Amino acid sequence: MSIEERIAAQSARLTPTERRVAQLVLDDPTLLAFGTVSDLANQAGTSRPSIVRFATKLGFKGYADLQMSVRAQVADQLATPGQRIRRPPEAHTQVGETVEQSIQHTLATLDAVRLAQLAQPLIKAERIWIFSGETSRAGAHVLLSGLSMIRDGVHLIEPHTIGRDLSGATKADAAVVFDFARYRKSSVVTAHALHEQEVRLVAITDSALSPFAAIAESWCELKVPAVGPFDSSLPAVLAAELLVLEVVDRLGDSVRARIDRLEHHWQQAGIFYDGQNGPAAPPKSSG
Amino acid sequence: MSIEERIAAQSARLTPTERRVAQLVLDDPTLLAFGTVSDLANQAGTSRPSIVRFATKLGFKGYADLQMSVRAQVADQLATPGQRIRRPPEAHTQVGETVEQSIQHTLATLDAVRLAQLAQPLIKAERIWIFSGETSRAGAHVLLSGLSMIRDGVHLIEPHTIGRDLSGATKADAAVVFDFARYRKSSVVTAHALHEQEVRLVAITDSALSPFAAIAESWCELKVPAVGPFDSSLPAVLAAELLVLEVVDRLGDSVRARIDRLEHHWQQAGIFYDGQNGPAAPPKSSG
DNA sequence: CATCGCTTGTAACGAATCGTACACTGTAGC
DNA sequence: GCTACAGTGTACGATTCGTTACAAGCGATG
Repeated sequence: MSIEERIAAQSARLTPTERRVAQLVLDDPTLLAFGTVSDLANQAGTSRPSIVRFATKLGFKGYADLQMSVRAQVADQLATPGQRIRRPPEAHTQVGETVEQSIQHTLATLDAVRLAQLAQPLIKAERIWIFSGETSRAGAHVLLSGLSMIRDGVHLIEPHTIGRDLSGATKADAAVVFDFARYRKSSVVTAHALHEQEVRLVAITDSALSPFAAIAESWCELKVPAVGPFDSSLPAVLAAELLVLEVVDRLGDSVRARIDRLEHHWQQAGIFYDGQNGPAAPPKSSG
Repeated sequence: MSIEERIAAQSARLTPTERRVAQLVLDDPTLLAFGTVSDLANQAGTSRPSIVRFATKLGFKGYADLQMSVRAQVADQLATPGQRIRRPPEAHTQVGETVEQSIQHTLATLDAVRLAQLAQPLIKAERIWIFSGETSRAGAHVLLSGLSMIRDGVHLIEPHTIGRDLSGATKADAAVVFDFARYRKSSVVTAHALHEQEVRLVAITDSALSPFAAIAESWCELKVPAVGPFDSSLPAVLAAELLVLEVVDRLGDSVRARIDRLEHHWQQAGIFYDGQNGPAAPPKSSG
């Protein structure tokens, strides 16, 4: 029951001064949330006990009880994400909606069954080759980074290493391609070359009409929204992360052990910044 | 100046206990608005004087002064009516829910005002330096890719090129760092080096206590969710895309012309695959 | 080993808190 | 004019508040 409701319920039984107090707190809820008994008494032109009596009349044990209730009430309103007022700049909210829809669509598409299909070729692959188009490069990097932490033999095919990489691929390997319309010619060529070498192909693309869907062992269809003049990388990145997660779950405990070893190595190598000592002392110029 | 900004500014000079207090109040601003010195001391597992010292270190006359400031800050938010933002209260276990909340939080944090602040140093910068930690590398790549398409002089600082890149940075340049806890030592060192050379720094990080927030001209705080054993790259990527969009809007029509030229070049160079159907039919030469 | 500096908790103090007992006011009824 | 009573302000006590002074702990320095 909110404060307003309590006041309304007792409104008929309120004395004149209590009525002034009621009007005051209805006008400015901040007074109840932050103010003291003395503050309210001053503002209402009355004495402190009248404030306390007002609180008890509303059904509270005292003013402290009332204030606690009000604070809990406003704390909920303050709990909005980021504690920031959402401004409606029309263009940006449009982008926001588009992005959110895209994420939801990606999550809906990559359900458990689909993820299992996509991850299947990667489980026992001797090596994993990753390549991508332009806007989907972020997804390829995320997949490379994630898979590299949980297994060996993960390679990113860059334009200038295509020849060398492809010559080593065998049918024991698997490949993952990220590419959306408009598809990059080099990606298509690479996919076909791998296909001819009987490399199992997983495609993260945007249509059944995609040149990759035809030759991929498993593939998925994502919607890529536009953020300004460019295509968003979010669906590809999300797909890559879900794919890594799926592979982690399939490989089981051996992965955890590997991650622990990696973590230990990082600690010993001092890769990370430990907040205490770092910048407190004026940093010497590094070099 | 908000509390978060004050904490960020002093973050390097905070003692371990004060850091715990800072983390506490950043997680739940309600504590500062409503709580007493004793409350904070209990929750932070410390003594009352440490709370007072924390307040003075932030530049306030005492805790009472700090609390007044916070209350004035939240009073503004409470004054705006009709702020009912639906938020899913539970189901944190699902990865999908976590991801969606993360996206929503990122969008809410990066409102128009914040984006403008973040983009400001990039508009007229002579050169732009981008660097990042491990899990946030995808965001750095997206920003690099996006900004490179709309302007010149955008560089990604890689670990093996730090020395060479830093020697050329001047105060006419700007830098963008993507890094989240645990912060990479090399990122922190790079940031300080750039700071000493008076390079304007924009930080995409995860806390006011981040070592970058203290020295950045503008920064934002993103929540990074965990997807399996690894941290998600989605917030960083989304932030990068929004940042690119903001810069595009600021630079205006000149960017459109540049993009058109780039597009034309791509077409002529035959970067893209223009096959109508699947790969079975050999690609046709259609302009 | 002595010493310094920094950090942090303990102790104490004055001010302010809320709650309640008590006294004053004004009005209605007899 | 006296009483009864609801309404209100004054006064006091117990508690808790925020703040300051002081000392113990602890690592670094010489």
